[in-house]
Amino acid sequence: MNNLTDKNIYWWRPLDDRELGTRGEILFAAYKEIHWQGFQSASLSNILARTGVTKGALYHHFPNKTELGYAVVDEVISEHIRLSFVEPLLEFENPIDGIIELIQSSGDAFSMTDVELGCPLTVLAQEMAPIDEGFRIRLIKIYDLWHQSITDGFHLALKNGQVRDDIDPDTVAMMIVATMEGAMNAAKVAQSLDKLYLCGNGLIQYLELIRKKQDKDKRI
Amino acid sequence: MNNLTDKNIYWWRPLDDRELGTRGEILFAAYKEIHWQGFQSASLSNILARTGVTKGALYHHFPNKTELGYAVVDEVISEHIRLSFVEPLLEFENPIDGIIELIQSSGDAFSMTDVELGCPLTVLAQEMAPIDEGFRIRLIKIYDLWHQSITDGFHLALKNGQVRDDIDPDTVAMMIVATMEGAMNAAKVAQSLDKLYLCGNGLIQYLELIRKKQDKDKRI
DNA sequence: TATAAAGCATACCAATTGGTATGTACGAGA
DNA sequence: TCTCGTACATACCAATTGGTATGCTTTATA
Repeated sequence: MNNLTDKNIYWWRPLDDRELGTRGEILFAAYKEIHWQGFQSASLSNILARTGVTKGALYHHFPNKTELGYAVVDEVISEHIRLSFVEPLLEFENPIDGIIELIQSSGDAFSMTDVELGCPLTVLAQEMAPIDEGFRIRLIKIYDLWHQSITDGFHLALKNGQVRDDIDPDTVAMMIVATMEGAMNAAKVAQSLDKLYLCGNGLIQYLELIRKKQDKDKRI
Repeated sequence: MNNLTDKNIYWWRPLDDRELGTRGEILFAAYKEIHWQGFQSASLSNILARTGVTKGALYHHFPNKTELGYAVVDEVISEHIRLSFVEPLLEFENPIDGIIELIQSSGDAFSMTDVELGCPLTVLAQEMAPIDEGFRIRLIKIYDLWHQSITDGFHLALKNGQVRDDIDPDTVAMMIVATMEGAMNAAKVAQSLDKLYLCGNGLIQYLELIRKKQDKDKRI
């Protein structure tokens, strides 16, 4: 019935399986349960069933459900976004090329399960931001990190003459993050990779539009 | 504690207060509770407390919680999206002008509560799409309606020479919907209208980029 | 090897959940 | 006036929830 028990079927895989330890296993199982059900509806019994760990162990490592949720955000989701979106961008000379590359490669790597569950950040943001400040400040930290990394990239691109002079790095970065989140949302509802590709192409075309002309010609 | 009891403090106001009737009151209260807590965590007791209606009345009008949720999507949220985004767009000669106008006017009308709770469509999409097919098909219908109205607009704009010839209406429409959803998501987490404006400006700049040049000049 | 603490396991608990069974008030139609 | 269906109201219920109290091992340390 629940096909998410397997540890490695989806892309939003945050940790290595090996050597998690009890705490890590709980954290990982909680992450999956939350990604799937949301935080409030995430059942501790389900998490325990996933792992085979007992309630005593859970409450030995975490004082309560909320703190377990916080730990999932801090240690699992945050790290995943950093490794998937922030770090890789630093590798590229031109952030426009980097983002295009990231869009395409993650699009290729996505399974249907990834599409169905969508971005774990958005799941928690939509559910918990209005009702729990602890979640909200943690989530905003991750979004800001992501957003800032793109902003920095475009500041550099501006200096290097890789983008049109009239763009504002902050605004463009906001656009990119928002569009990617929105794209994953649309694909999730439609349960369709095509929606993701469609929006990915739109975003790539947008990026080509703000690329500096001489740079555009140089590349061809 | 719960400051959402008042009926008219926020923009996502779907119905008129007057003459709701018992069923309408339940529906409205359920909509607000769901918008705030999500569907699964929406408490029937809370909904009853909001309205003063008893459980007997609720179960007289709705067979169960799920069907109540479906009714909220079909009758409240769907109608709201239609009246706020789909219908108004038809009024404009140029869809680009229309969308810019819609972005600006809704930005002006948004209260902090609107920002905090975000788009009710996204709330339900993120929570329910993966776990309840009934919700998913209803939500997809609304997204498609919205998306299609923009696509139609750009098909017309293409014919009228209002946009660049190399754009694909479907792709552009996807971009716009995704970006708006993503913008509301970002603003919700940050609890900041500024984030909304920032992303709104980005989207407007994007729209100006795909506007046809002679049309761009003509307007100034 | 003695001891303390960390790492779990079992059993239990109050509170809340969605849902139901039964009863009642009331207006329309025959 | 009798009846029948609509529109509620009250009281109750099993199941699940997060959380706790109390135990037992194992491991590190002195």
